[in-house]
Amino acid sequence: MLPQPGGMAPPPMGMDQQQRMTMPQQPPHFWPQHQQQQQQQHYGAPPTNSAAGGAADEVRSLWIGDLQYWMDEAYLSSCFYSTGELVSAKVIRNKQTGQSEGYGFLEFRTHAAAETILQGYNGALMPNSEQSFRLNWASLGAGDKRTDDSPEYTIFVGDLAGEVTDYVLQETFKAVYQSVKGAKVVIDRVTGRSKGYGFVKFGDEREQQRAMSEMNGVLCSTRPMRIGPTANKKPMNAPTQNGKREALIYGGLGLVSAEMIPV
DNA sequence: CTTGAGCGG
Repeated sequence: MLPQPGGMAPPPMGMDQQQRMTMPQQPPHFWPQHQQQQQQQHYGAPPTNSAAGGAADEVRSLWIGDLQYWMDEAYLSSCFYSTGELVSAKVIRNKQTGQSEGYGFLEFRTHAAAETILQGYNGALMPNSEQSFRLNWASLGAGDKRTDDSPEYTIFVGDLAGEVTDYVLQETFKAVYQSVKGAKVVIDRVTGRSKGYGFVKFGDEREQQRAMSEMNGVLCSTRPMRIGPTANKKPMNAPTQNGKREALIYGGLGLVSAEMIPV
């Protein structure tokens, strides 16, 4: 890990930057009734829902990932300023180098506001960048929002064009398969650009299996996709596939590796 | 050519 001398690179743009610098793109029409309620406590202590009414332990923080090194607190604040619901923004930094770890936390006034942000902004384009917001509930803060009781079946999708986003990838599959739960294009932390591959999650295993063969070679944006199984998931016991057999190699207590052995 | 994922104070 070579400490980059000039690690704090400024935003890579600059020539085609619009005049309105800090105003974020309004994400599509997602903002509901919160603006109408005249709660003017934008600064000072956020309503902590003392003992009456709301649950004081409600999670109001979101985790945000895939941040580039120039995306600081001021940038994050500007992204959500228009909502009037952001209490604080924080970028986690390495204690030694001070460099961003690529993620942070956003605290909102209420759980409901955070949830609206999560649904409205997640996947939308981040201002002054080519990537989209990656948001999730902050899991370690307080309560647990994990209700992940439903199984997920994921495929690997490679050979993606650079401009393919989570949304594009997801819609490519959603147009065909109802059970698509989401898609993620892997982003390079340093450049903020796509690494050219990603993952698509299905709720239905049969659709996942179908997609493996049906969508292989299908165009996503400008390039045909290459589809494969995910690397480190549960062993799938598809008996035969393309004239290959899956050999599961066990050692000691569990599965060690799986190889595709040509017949 | 490529197999993610990262949760502070």
